[in-house]
Amino acid sequence: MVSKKADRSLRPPVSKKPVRSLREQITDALRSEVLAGVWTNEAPMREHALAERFGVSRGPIRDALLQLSQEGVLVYSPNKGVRVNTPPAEAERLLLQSMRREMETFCIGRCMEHLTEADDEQLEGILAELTRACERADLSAIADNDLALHRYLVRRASRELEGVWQSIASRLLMDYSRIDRLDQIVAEHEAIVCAVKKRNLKAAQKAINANII
Amino acid sequence: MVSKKADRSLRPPVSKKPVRSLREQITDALRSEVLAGVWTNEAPMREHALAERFGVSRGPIRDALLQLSQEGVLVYSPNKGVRVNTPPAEAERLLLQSMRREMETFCIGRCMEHLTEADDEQLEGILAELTRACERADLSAIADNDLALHRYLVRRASRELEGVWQSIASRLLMDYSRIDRLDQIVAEHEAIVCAVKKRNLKAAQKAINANII
DNA sequence: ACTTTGTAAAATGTTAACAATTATTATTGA
DNA sequence: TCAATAATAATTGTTAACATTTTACAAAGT
Repeated sequence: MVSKKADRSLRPPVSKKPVRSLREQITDALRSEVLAGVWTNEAPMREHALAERFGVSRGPIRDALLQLSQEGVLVYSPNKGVRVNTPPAEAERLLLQSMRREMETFCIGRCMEHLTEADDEQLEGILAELTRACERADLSAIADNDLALHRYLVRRASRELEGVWQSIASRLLMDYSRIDRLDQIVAEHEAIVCAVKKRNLKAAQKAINANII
Repeated sequence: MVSKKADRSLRPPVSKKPVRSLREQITDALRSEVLAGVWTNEAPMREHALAERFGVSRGPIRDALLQLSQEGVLVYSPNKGVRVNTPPAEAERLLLQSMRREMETFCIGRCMEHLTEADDEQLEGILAELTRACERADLSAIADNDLALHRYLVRRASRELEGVWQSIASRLLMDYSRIDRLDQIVAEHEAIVCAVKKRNLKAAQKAINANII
């Protein structure tokens, strides 16, 4: 994984210290893999195998699997383990889409006015990563950065809503059939970032709603 | 806790066996306590103390605390423990209410037609428990059964949506200021069950929307 | 041939000990 | 006396071993 022992003697003066626990790192890694279609829902994901692969014990693995189950990415069966969840049915997907639109429309309207140039840079950075991921057709990185861009705006509006948003967005991405339209993904997110940079609320909301399909 | 060794020799012919793990039992117990206002958000909830109280090790306790954090009932700070979450701000509460209404309206419309008399009995059982809980002003049991009634209908419509619903409903119940209008709680839920028993969709939706405030 | 039953393997559930981090208290210095 | 610092205690993070449950497989019986 990642070395947690940082040399405190020569660290930069103002360093934000986002100490991410093993659980978080593993959760994020497994989520992007599942959303990218690396795992099938045929065979259960074995804790022991994952623990060996990540070089940790089963504890943090269990934590990550439980969290992803609650998030809707995996399905948990007591004493049997976890599997990849199946995509939501048509009616459920429509409901979740409607709820996600409502959330993100609210969030962009709430955070737009107090966004700074630093936020613009962050968003452009994510967009650049997303573009590169699309160019090399890295599905895992695409899912990561797609989620990261939307999550950034949600988080900027409300930490409280982030958890709810994540569980909705994850379920919707379970059938990422649009994953073959790579150029369209880039274009849609470019439109979002562009509108945000202009602080054009209506355009941003329109771009977001066009992206959530 | 609860004895998990059932005598298989003289069990009823068709017994459903809802084997609930320690994690689930502790999660439900702590959630109802927090929603009932037993805990304040001043002092963090200590894993060791909870483990001793429930007579288990810290493992299942940690699982429950993490799950409740993801659900929005608790707030988790790395290396510092968990505290009771604060109620959502006005704007966020309105959004969550809107989303919960959308969900439950959808769910009742989806499950109404294939509800059976057995479901009616289940709902009446929960309603009776809720009524008794209100009579003795048992806030913990009130929160439990209030959630249980709504959850029953959501679950009947879609297992997939249950997780999302729970995290929204829990956050909304974090400021259960209506808890003093005990008679109103009973009346509102009576109206829901009554409409459901009559299979009157419009009335049921109206009663549910009147209850989510 | 098919079902049943018993045994062994493998997986998850739980526990307790250890490591690392944070909070608290005591101490030293000006 | 107060601030800075070191020692100490308390708490969470992680690990490995143990317990329980499920699954797979083979053998025996009908």
